[in-house]
Amino acid sequence: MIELAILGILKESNLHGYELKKHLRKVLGPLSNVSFGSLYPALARLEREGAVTIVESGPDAAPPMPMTGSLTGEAAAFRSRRRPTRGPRNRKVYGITPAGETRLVELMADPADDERSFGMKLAFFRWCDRPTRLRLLERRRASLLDRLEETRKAVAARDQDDPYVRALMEHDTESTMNDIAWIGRLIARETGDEGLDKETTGGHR
Amino acid sequence: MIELAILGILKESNLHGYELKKHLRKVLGPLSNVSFGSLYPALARLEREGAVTIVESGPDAAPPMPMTGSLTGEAAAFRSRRRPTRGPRNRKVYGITPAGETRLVELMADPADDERSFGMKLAFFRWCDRPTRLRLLERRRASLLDRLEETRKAVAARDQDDPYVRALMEHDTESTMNDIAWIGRLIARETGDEGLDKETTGGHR
DNA sequence: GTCATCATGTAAGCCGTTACATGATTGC
DNA sequence: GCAATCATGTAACGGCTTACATGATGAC
Repeated sequence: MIELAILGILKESNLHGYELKKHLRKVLGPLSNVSFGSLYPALARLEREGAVTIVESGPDAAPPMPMTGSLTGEAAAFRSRRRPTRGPRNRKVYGITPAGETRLVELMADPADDERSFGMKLAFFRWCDRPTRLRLLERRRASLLDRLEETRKAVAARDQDDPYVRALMEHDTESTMNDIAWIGRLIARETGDEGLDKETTGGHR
Repeated sequence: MIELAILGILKESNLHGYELKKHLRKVLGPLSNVSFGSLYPALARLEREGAVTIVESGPDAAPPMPMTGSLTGEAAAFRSRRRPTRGPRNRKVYGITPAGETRLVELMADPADDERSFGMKLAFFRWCDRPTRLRLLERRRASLLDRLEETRKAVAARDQDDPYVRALMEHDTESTMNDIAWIGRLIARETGDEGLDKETTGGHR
């Protein structure tokens, strides 16, 4: 899980652990909030496995070839400053390797389907192709439908006289239906047309 | 967490582990799904601590004084059968003790506020008084408002050009607002009048 | 007699957390 | 020089899961 997050973020730009955590908060907002205590060991593990590699260490290491050409303008600008504001002696800037990209694809494909897993995958949807995206979306929809079904059965099954339990279940049903509708919209956008990948909504910002 | 669930269920009726798990599924539906591997150790722990006690073991032990008088009709009916359908040799039926009830109250009051914790507490709201319920509801609302705020900041903070990340955040905002409104309604019901405790909605089954 | 279900437990392991330890750099 | 923040890591522990082990009972 945390590995997916790390690789997904590093695929966009090279970062060191501390920065990574901040990006994680921003991109995955309420889904994540990893602690250093799990982040650093995970990075070490990924490095051992060859999924990431140290790309810059010490004050003036040069950035390597941008492996995917996918650096955002902002990240590129950041990196292009000669010395990132202050001398980073102990910083270890990590970058994703080809093996890491393979791993990322594998992690995206895995069947885990809970709120967190799905949200995280969705956040990195741009890194996979449309068939994969559709597969993930439909699997998620199926899970939600199952859940809906189960909750409905529980509500129907007498002996839920308790108003709080009832409120809980009704709210759960409602939320799940909302989620299903949302997934439906995402699927529609995905199958509809080109619209998403190269969105033409230059309007906001 | 699991202890709260166990005590909350046992407060309603005495059960053995296997039954307990089924009730857990039913009452907490999608929130829980504890496994035996954690349920049995938890029961043993609670017994050691004196929060629960074995109430019936072997084929024909008599049920003790119903400690709260709160046995539901169904459970009472079940228990009143001379021999519950078949000889339960190895069954250990647990009941909550006064110490356990104290512990339950403590667990309800604790500050954990995530989806699961809150849902679980809500499911056992009938076991606490109105002030406590209101405190929990308002704390939850405050957390949700924080979350909303944070997500909004993240959305506003440029560089979320990615349509998937954007979709994720917008959906999160929407869901959170729904949750807040729902909590609002629960609070209103709670402060409004007597309505909830002795609900007069005899309408549905 | 055999299979599904009921029923209880143990062991190993995963994934994460908190708390602790360390030290560099910058702003004041 | 001192505090705040940046930056990296280790150690201990927590809670839960899976897989394993065991055995009774009831249905057919």
